[in-house]
Amino acid sequence: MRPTARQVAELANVSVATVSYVLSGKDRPVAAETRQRVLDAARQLGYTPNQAARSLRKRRTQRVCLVLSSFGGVPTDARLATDLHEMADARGYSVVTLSVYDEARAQAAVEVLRGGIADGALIRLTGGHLEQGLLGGLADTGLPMVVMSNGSGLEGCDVVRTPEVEACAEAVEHLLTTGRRRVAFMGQRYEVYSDKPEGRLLGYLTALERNGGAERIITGGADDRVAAYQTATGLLSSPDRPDAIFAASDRAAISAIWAARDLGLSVPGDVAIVGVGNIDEGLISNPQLSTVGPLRHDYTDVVRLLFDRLQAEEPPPAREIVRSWTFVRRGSS
Amino acid sequence: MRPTARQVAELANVSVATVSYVLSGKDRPVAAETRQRVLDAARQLGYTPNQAARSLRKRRTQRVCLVLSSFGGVPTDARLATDLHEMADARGYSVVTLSVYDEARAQAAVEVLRGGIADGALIRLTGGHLEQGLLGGLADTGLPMVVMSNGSGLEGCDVVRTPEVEACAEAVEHLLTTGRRRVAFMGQRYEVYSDKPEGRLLGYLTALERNGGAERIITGGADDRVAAYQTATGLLSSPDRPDAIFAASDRAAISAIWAARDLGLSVPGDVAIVGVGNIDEGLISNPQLSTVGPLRHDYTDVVRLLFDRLQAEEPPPAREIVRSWTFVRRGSS
DNA sequence: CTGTTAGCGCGTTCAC
DNA sequence: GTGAACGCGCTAACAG
Repeated sequence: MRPTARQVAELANVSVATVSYVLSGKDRPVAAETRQRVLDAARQLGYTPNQAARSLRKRRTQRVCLVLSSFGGVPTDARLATDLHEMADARGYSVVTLSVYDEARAQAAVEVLRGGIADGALIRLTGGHLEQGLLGGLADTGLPMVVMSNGSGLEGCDVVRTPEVEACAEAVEHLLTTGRRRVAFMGQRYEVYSDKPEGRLLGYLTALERNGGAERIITGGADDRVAAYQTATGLLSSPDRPDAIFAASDRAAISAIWAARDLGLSVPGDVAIVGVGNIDEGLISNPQLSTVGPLRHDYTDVVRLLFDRLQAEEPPPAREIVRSWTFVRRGSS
Repeated sequence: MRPTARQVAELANVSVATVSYVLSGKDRPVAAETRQRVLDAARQLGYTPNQAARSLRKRRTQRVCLVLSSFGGVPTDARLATDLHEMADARGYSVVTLSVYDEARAQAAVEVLRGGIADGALIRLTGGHLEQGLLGGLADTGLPMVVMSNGSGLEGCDVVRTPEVEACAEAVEHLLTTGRRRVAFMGQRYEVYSDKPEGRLLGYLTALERNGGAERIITGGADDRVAAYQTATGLLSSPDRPDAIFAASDRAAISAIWAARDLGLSVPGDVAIVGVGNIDEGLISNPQLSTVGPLRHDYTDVVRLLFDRLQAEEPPPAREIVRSWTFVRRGSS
């Protein structure tokens, strides 16, 4: 059985109140000798306060929740997690992560968050319907949330946006204005099979539109590296193969470079390739990967949004941050 | 303010006990009409039971905790997470994840787990000292744990091991017996800078030993793709370059393939390359990657260990599973 | 079939 | 400086 404050108190010959005061580091004065007895007793018993009881009483968990789509490991998620952990540490919060990669997980996450697992949440999901499911289920809770998303209907929480559509359009326009005539889009499932184009696909379509409506070539396959390789191989083996591929992720774009090279095609000579995300790996591909995304992966501003809200006296009004995205032209285009 | 069971009770004109019985799905008989009133009231107020109060009272959280080193995204972690979530769902548990990528996070995880966030934990860390810190801090709690590790001192919890050393030795021996004379080892920081060789490094050393003590060439750089590329470039640019590289991860091995090709070296002609992990990406590299690891990524047996322990009447004795690893020779060696 | 009651472990008044 | 007593929101035992 886990030791309780009562047991510590008995062992130290004090009351539970004194144990609480000593261990929660309040400024209430406690005699040095008493304090030491309590500390010794706690150590001896291996006592750690029960967080459920503590949060029930204090009506705060001192925890924040990070909600991510997957452990598939986009570097953005990793950096975001690091920045969150760091600031949480500094402000005396713990971090727990919820992984939401499908509808069932979105429902589960709603339950857990409604159940009060944390005082606030930082949410970054890829896949519009997952986000809708989650935020819809949380709308009436007033839980402090920061959402990284370009979606709509995000009232009541802080929102962090990127100029994704415009930046992708710029990248595709670059391809078109440097002489590419058949630009293919390789997207993620949720984009390609959505009823209304958004995000990266919308950027692609916008660019085609602006440039006199070049042919639309739209495929999936950007969800993982193997699928991307296979998709790119298919595209590039066709007799009327594209002369450029705009991939919805850098990982997919790098797979496409491999596919092209394995088919004996030169990049960017025969086919130009551009990705999204600006991950470090793009610097070691051959040729180096052209991409669009943030220049620096620093999310302290995002994270600060959450903690400022948590620690404010008055709930601040919903804020919005727009991060900057840049087209980075390298060797692959 | 979040609605409480009391408010639901008042709205439905029943007692809080009835609310509890209706919503927690106990078999206590409740009149259909009463039940409906409670359900309506709960829905109307947007009531979700406070998990802190519930676990305090039930002395169970109905949660399990997944502890991982990072979101860097080894596919193994992703599959493990999927299998855990699935079985948790089926058995009525939630899953929260703790991310332990450094010493501070290990300490934080100890606090959180000691604080009682979950009824059990599934732990898979890379980095011996992190694991020691975590398990040491949890040793006296009796928390049900399943640990995926080849370390020692893991009494009291279920352990899942791999024949890592022997399998890696086999891979390196394969290189030596196919005529390679200078086999380099590219490892992760925690292996290379450890005082006592273990794991993949130990496998490498064992193979050298067995084959008459070929020269040891040991570098770091396997922690991320860019570092691996740079390290491999350095190794392979040297006048007495190795004619084989055994990398501690498939991702690093693939970076090494790129590095070799960018230097105009043929793989496996000039340099053979072997990785660890058997990730899918090895099938689309050129040449395909030789590797050592599990043939199937299925972790239901691991996950079952945890839930069986959680749901058993009597705590079962500590179990041990040894998963099989195989050397898979492909084109790169 | 339903209501009343007594804690779960802790933090916080209020007395002393 | 310290202890006793109350209640956070909920479930489980016991009455009725």
